[in-house]
Amino acid sequence: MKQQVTVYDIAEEAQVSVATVSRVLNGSAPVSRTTRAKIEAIMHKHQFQPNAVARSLTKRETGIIGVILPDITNPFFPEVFSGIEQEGLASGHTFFLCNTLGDYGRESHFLNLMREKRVDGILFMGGRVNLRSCDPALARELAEHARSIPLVLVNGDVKDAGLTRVATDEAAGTTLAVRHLIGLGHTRIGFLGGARHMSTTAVKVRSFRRTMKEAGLAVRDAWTIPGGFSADAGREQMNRLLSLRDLPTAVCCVNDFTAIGAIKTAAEHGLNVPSDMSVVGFDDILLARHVIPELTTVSQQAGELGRTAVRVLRELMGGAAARKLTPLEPRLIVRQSTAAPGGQGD
Amino acid sequence: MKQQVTVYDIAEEAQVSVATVSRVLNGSAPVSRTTRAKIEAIMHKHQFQPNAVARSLTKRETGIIGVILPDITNPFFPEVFSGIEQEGLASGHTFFLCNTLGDYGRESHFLNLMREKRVDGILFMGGRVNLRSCDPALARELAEHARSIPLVLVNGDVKDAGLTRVATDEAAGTTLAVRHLIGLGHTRIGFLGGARHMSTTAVKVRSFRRTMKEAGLAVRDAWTIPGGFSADAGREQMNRLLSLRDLPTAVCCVNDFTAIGAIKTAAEHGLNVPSDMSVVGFDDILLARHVIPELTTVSQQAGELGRTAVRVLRELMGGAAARKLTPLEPRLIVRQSTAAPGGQGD
DNA sequence: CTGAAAGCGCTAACAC
DNA sequence: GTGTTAGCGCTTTCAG
Repeated sequence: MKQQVTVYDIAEEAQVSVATVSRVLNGSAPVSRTTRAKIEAIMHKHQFQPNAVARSLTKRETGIIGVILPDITNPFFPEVFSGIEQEGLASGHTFFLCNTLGDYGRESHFLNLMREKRVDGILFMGGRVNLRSCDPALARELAEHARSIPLVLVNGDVKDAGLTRVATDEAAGTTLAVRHLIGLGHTRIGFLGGARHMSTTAVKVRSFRRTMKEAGLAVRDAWTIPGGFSADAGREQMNRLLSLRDLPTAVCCVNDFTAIGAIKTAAEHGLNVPSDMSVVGFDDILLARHVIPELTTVSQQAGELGRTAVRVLRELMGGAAARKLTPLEPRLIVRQSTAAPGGQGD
Repeated sequence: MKQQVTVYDIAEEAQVSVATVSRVLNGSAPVSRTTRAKIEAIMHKHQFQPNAVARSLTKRETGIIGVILPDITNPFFPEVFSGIEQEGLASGHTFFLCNTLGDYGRESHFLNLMREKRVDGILFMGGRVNLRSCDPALARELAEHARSIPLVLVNGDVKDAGLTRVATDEAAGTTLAVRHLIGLGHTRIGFLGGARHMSTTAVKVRSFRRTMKEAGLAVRDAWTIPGGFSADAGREQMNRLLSLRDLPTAVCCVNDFTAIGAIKTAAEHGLNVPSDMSVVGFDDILLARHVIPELTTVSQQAGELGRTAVRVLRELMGGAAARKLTPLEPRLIVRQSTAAPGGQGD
């Protein structure tokens, strides 16, 4: 690999000092037209690329934003990341992406790595911050890092850690979904998927119950079936549901994956979605409008979530004290997987 | 943000020189048990994190691998990236991820950015390297970068640029799909999706034709319909196909997205997949086994592709001359979207 | 086994 | 406008 040229080489060839070269590089101070031209020509000739590592060392900033998330393979996250990148690029930021697979050890590892690498800020998603009650040691570790590096939690929370957050209002989203079903005439509604120890599930289930009660409808515990977030989990949950004597006419799913799995199993049992059973998802992943039937779901506006997160992080990096919580309003997307009970509609 | 502690602080407190501190940090030279213990204690006490930026500057290596890809929102890439990360983590590497959206300008931009940031190596996917004939200037730019930074092309090629590549054998994969269809008894087979100016499409179409001819079957030009890689594109292609008087009994699709779109449109037209029309995809994205019907497809083994790419890049970074092309064998995954024509099977 | 000192490539006072 | 010089925080000879 050939040797890179430095400001010294440029300075020497242009017969000026490195300071002047640095000035034209950054426009940090006036330089005469002629010397500037000469220096620029030489830079161009050598295809000079200033060493960002050296620059970072002196400026004490790397222009890197660390992004910690559970699993880029889950289609929700690529969309968030896209938003992040789009917004971050505008301010010249660059990204260091890590998948934790929800493993707390990896989370800690990456957090430390990011400190070593001197990232300018961290966007943290998933894992411990989605827990209903996060181990105090893990919470403390996160808060500790947040004291030395601007950090924003995306769609998560850690009680009493005082962290800056941007998050979709999942309770509102769930309410939207339930009301939609009620509006179609459903009175017998279930809730599929999730895990009780995760706050995201807890929030959704709580909102589900509240909305049902507000509408004067009964909540049947047997129809609230947790068990995970994957499509396979959704299949199993629907299987369990269908083993009951008495069935609901509609279900809310914790996310689109489980919804897709649930629909599949329902179909295998000879049920027609939506006429025999309405299903609504959550997230609005890209494929939601391509499956059969097209999925009615709640959009978290993943891209917007990412963009907002970067904006908030930027405030923090700029030294401003951002508001503690920036909420994002979810939206109901009505497609084909929901209809009036008994198929009277659609 | 509080001030970070440096080797000097540690050295001072331990009453040794920074060199010694550095030695215990890296185990680069013997240090007496007692001073080592003392230093380690102090490091621990201050939660000392060596500054990776400074270290990179002296060592002339950052431990960062740049990953350039078209669109992380396309489910194929997250899986490749997962593989990359998994393999790279093992050697202590870290990742700088960029989405080009297939835009050559952005590709150039990121390539330059990566040079400035002094990444140790680059994994390049998509965009110009998938072109049937890449603009010489773009090809030259890539080759130029490859001369100063280890670079491997993943699933792409640039003629005569002499770049190191790792790639799925797409021709073999297509042959697998076509033979599967022929084996089921199909003789009237079409090919949907892709773009003629992209080499990946060209390779697949060519292999499709060859395999058909080898089996003594006719290739009908009207049944080869390009038009893109998205699910929407797949819908439109199937629409066009169904407008013909004479229909095939099966189609190969350029990827899973188009296959899913094609199936959807076929269903809307009252056709049953697979009994009226068999459909095979390509890539085996995660959702392929969750759609209805489950998709028969060709797996590129995306994760393995990523891992292999890192291994090859590592050889290059180690100064070794890796083999020019490391091929990956695709695998046929038979599921529900294919059956004998007329529905005799399945 | 340990210390002094010279970089790595760039920026930013501070002079002139 | 431009040059000199002292860092940024770490590694690495070279002595001892």
